[in-house]
Amino acid sequence: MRLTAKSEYGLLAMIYLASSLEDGPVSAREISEQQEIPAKFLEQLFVGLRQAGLVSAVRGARGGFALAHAPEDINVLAIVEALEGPLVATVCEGDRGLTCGRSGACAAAAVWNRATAALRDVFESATLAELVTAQDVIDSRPIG
Amino acid sequence: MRLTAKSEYGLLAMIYLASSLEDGPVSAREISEQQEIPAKFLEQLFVGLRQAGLVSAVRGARGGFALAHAPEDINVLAIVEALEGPLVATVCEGDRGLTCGRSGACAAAAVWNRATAALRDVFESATLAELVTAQDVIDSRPIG
DNA sequence: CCCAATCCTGACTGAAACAGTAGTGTTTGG
DNA sequence: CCAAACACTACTGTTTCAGTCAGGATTGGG
Repeated sequence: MRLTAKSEYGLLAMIYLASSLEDGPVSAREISEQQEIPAKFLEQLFVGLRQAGLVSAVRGARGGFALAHAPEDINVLAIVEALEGPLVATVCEGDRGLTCGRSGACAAAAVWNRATAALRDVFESATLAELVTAQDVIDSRPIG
Repeated sequence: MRLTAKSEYGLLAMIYLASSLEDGPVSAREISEQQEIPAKFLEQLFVGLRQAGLVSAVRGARGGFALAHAPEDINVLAIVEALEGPLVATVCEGDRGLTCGRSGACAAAAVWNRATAALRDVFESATLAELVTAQDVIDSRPIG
């Protein structure tokens, strides 16, 4: 339930990769410049994305990153969780288990759980394919 | 989009107040003990809740706090925003305006906005009245 | 072969936010 | 008058955030 710059940058990078499918591996530097993401920070993000199996890396000169799956098979939830860890309610259920002893026997917890479920649903139903299409529409629209 | 202990404690306190409607003002100390919330921390939360017009305070001996409106007229969104500030997407739209220059012309932003809207919807549709009812059901159910 | 481009790894850091704590003042019922 | 309660300000230790820094490993091209 905590979204940081990692998710923002990570999603931008993944959308960029998805719209560069044909171009072979894309370097982190290119993405960094085009999307205005700090280069070394972006490199760190790709560690998480690669470990999660969302991108494949090609090392060496002319190397770079590419999507490991089709854009329609990668959703935002996977990206967010790869970068931020499991998407759980930070409230009432932190890293060290339950904060309160009430477990499920707490009406407040039900609200936090509903909130988390709603977030998961939004993120899970948004695929890279959809976002690339949406971005294309935006970009092709006349300014103003 | 950032939920902290303030929201957790605050909601517990508000639920407690809602189930103590008949008892006149309830002291912060009582809530602190019953809900296991650090006393001085809880006091700070009531500052925000009072300024938001969600509770009314009675000073002096035998004083305390009470809901300023009927439980069905107070929703979780109001409580959360009273304690954490406006519920906006922390991603792509921070305190210092837009992080990127893309404004609305960004497919990624659409996802974050959808997420925020989903959260708002969950919180807005959950009232204290509902939560008290839910808590009563939980408490009256036999253990195990 | 060498070098530059590229990914990979780990440590480090300044600033901010989080989760309280401490101390003091003000009001008021008994 | 005094103890109980809210009100306000300031402080603090810890963690997270958002990067930065330094170097190592791998590879294509000249």
